[in-house]
Amino acid sequence: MNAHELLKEYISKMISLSEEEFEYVFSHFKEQRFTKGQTIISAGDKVNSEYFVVEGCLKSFYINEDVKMFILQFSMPTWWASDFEALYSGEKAKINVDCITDATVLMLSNEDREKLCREIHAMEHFFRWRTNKGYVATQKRLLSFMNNDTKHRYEELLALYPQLYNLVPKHLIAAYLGVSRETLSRLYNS
Amino acid sequence: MNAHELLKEYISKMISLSEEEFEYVFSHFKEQRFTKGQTIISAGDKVNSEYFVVEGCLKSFYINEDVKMFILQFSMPTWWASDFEALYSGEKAKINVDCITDATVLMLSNEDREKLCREIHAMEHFFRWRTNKGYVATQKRLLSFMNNDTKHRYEELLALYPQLYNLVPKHLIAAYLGVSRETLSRLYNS
DNA sequence: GCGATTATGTGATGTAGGTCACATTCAGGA
DNA sequence: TCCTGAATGTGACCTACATCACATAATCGC
Repeated sequence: MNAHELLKEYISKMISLSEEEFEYVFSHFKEQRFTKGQTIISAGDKVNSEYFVVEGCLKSFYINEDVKMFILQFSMPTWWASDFEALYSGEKAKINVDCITDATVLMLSNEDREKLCREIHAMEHFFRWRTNKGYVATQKRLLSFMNNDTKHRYEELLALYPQLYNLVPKHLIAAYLGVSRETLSRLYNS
Repeated sequence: MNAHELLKEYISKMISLSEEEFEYVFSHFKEQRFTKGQTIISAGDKVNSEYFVVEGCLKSFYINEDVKMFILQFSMPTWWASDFEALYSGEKAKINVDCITDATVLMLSNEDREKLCREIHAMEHFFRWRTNKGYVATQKRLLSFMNNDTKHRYEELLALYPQLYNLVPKHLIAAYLGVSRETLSRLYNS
């Protein structure tokens, strides 16, 4: 499936658009390919765009003062990645985004998203829905953090992204779970 | 300031509406008063509405199998409270909302929100913006959970809501921080 | 294919925070 | 006003996980 078809399928889950509208929407997205390890957003940068993942796997992460990494999200196909705070506020990025594998994305600039939202009411509806989905997912993860131990959260993660186990190094999974790589290692060797 | 004025001021931060439009929007909100301890949403209920806090303080919380409480949010004036997952999906609530103090809220039903979003494009924009704000705030809290120790998160919470210290019992603050009340007690007596 | 980096496993040890137990103080209702 | 239940403090003890140290295995660039 090509990039536009995937995006179309995803948008169609929520709203209906004519063929012409779809073409118009697509014209604002720019397809980009990255290789494993490439950086898409660096902390400190000005953030201009968000990214719809077509193929591959990205990670969004924060690095603290002790140069410790915390992963906010693994972005698989049909997920969106960016530093949404920086993107909406115009501030510099605090979040980094890079490629765990080779990846294909559709890039949408902040201006173009707002333009599409202004021009096509249904697109505003679509983005509200998408944002709500992200909000609810993050809230669930926060709850899981408070409620469940690491083992439970590890199983939850693998249930959510079964492909992940073979796709990403274990220390990244540890950084997502918020534990040290040593603890994670001991966890699944028991 | 009365309820409609507060809501108007809040909406006006993001969008511009005519007086007639404001009146039309207000006509969909229903003012409600609750007393300290009253329940607004119970886990297991069908959720029909979201609530804009005009006065007082609500808490949104989850109760796990061990009957342990985890607080997702304290809602002060101009914050919104509901179980947004249940509200959008039509499923039964997993989140509870009740009143820490006597409270005045403006209730908006799911149908009316969608109606306003359909009829007034700017309102759809407004709700997208509000949802994004919630999303970013939750993501920040998640990061803080992974990154900071309890003391740090406690100070962060008091910086965010200075009124909270005298307003809510300490064991609720512990339930927000995700630690036991004993640990919190030892924390600020040192 | 080889040396260097990166990823992973595993032991030893320290510590933040949980749980249980009990005392004390505070607040609200009959 | 008193009585009851909720809120809070504090000690004793336990456990999950962090950190440091080092060994081994896998992977990448030349």
